Amino acid sequence: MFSISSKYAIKAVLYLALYSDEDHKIMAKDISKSINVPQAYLAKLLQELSRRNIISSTRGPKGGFYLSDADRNQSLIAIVDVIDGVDKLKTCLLSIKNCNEKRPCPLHGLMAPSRLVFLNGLENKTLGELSADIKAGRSYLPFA
Amino acid sequence: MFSISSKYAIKAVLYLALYSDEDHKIMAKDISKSINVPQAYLAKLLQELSRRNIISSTRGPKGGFYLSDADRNQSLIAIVDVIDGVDKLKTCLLSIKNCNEKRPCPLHGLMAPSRLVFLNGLENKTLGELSADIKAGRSYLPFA
DNA sequence: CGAATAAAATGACAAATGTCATATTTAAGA
DNA sequence: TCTTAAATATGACATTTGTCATTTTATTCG
Repeated sequence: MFSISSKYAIKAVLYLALYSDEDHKIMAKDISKSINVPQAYLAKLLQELSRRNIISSTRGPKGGFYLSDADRNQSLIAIVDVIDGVDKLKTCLLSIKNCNEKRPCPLHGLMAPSRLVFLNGLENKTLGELSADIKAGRSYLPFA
Repeated sequence: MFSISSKYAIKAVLYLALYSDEDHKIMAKDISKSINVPQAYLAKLLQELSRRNIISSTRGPKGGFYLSDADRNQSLIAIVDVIDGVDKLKTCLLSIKNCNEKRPCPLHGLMAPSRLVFLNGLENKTLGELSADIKAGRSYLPFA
């Protein structure tokens, strides 16, 4: 479904959504410890996300990664797109080209409806909303 | 979602469901040509499926792979299980252990309902039914 | 300005997945 | 029973994905 990289990235960004802001930047090292993901690898992912403007960062002392208010309006699809490429989620299950409603592959009917629901969720729910869910106890992001 | 291997395997088995039976066995080489999948690689997959009794085969002249009537009552989940392991489809999206309805991860609500529908389809629809769909023009398995 | 700190960039290494070639075993038919 | 045709077994190789270490660049603060 998602690659390991995407999973790490999502966890890290949700962590940032929960605990960081402009005035509370967090070092890659600390995030990696908290969410239990290899340090150097996470750093690479966060750098890529920062470069693509999904998250924010500043270098030097007192620096680190954080989410700006604008960042919080992004959705998870943005993260997955940067790391895995969004096509992976949208292409035919059997990788048959021109698979569509008119000419569905044998698995199309099984998957298409549920996938649509899922993709809409990924696209529409913002990072801010997701972290609000966690803060309100509607969902849980355990760090192990 | 599925690995490339699983995709190849599914296509090949559907091909067998369409064109083979006890009296019309098909060589790996011919299947690979028809569904456009590397020969030696496909052979390996088919051997594994045969060894695990998902499909049938006989060696020697006039030999090849085929589906018995019993094989036709299997579902796709059996194939995916042999190739990828079924857990890949069932574990939490973020690989969080103990993610469940009571203590859902942030993505759980987004995915769980649609996944259930999908898994049921994979489990309940038999190979026979799938090939009947294709024969009736309700779905399409193009060979490119 | 200069020292310290942290991200960014680069590249080497490891593991998993996918691909291919060769040798072995089994079955059919003359 | 011998030859031939096919699956089966084994292992080498390639590519992708994930992991780690080192160096470079930018920023803060004394």
